[in-house]
Amino acid sequence: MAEPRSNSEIASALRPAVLRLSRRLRQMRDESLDLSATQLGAMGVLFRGGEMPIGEVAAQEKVQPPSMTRTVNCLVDAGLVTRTAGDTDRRQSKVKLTETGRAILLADRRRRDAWLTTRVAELSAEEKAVLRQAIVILEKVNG
Amino acid sequence: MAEPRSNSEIASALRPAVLRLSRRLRQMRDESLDLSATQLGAMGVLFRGGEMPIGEVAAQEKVQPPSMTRTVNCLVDAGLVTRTAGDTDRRQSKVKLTETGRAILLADRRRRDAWLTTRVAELSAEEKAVLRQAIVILEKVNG
DNA sequence: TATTGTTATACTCTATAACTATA
DNA sequence: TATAGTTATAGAGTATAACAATA
Repeated sequence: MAEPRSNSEIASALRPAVLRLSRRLRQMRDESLDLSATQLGAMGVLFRGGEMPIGEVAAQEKVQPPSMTRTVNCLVDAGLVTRTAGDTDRRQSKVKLTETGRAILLADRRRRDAWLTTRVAELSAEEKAVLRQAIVILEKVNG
Repeated sequence: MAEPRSNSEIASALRPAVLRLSRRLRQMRDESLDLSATQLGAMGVLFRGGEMPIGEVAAQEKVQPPSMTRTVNCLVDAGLVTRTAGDTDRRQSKVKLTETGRAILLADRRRRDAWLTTRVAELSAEEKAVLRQAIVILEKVNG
C-alpha cells in the first residue's frame, strides 16, 4: 500500500493507520497518571475556546452529549473544570477550565506527548512538513 | 493551530486530530452491520499477510495478545477466519481468512469506507497528494 | 413543542494477571 | 525455564433511549 491512488484506496489505507495510532495514543496514559486522552481532549477544547456550553464541547470533540457529560463529571470531581448554569438560558451548563486545570493540562501535555514528540523528531524535515499539512487535512476530513 | 512548528507542537496538534477521526471511524460500524473496526483491522492484516500466528496479527495491529484472541474468537464464530494449531510448533495457533471472510472483508470495506471516501473525494488534488504521503508517515510514526 | 442536558443502561475495546500447554 | 496463547477480570469510552428542565 505504498501508493494508494483512488479516493477509496486512500480511505482504505488511512483508516488502519489512524486506528492503530489512536490505540497507541490512548495507551500513553500510563505514562501520565492523571488524565485520559478523552479528558485531555475535552480540556484542550476548553483551553482553546474558553468557557462554553457542554454541548459545544461535545460537538468539537465529535462525541454525543451524554458522553461529554460523563467526561465533564470526572473533570469537575477532580477540580479541573467548573460547570455553571447559563445566565441567559438556564438549560445550558457552561463549562470552563479552572486555573488548576489549565496548569495540569499543560504539564500533562508535555509528559504525554513525550512519546509522540520523540517519534516526530525522528522524521526528516520533509516528512514533518508533510505531517504539518496533513494535520489540517485530517481535521478537514473529519468535518 | 494552523502552523505547528516544533516537534512537540506537531505532536500536540496531531494527537487530537487522530483521536477524533478514529472515533468517527469506529462509529461507521453502524452503516455496515457486520464487522467492527477492530475486526476489520485484524482481517485486513490477514488479507495482506496470509496465514500467520495470532501473535503476529496482534503485533501488526499493535494490541496485546489477549485482545487479539478475543477478536479472533468472534471472527472464528462468524466463520470469517480459521484457527489451526501450528504443525512445527503446536503452541502456535495459525489464523487464516476463509473465502467467506475474504469476500465479506472486501464488501464491508467498500460499504464502510463510503463516508471516508466521500470526505477524501472532496479534497483537492494537492490535499490528496499530501494525505497519501502522510499515511506512510503515520505508519512510520506508529512504529 | 423544541432544545439542552442528564440519568440509566448496555456494549465494545483493551489491558493486566494468572494459567495451560508446548518447547 | 521460556514462549505462545487463552481465560478471567476489570476499567474506560461511547452510544442510544428515556427523562427533566427550560425556552
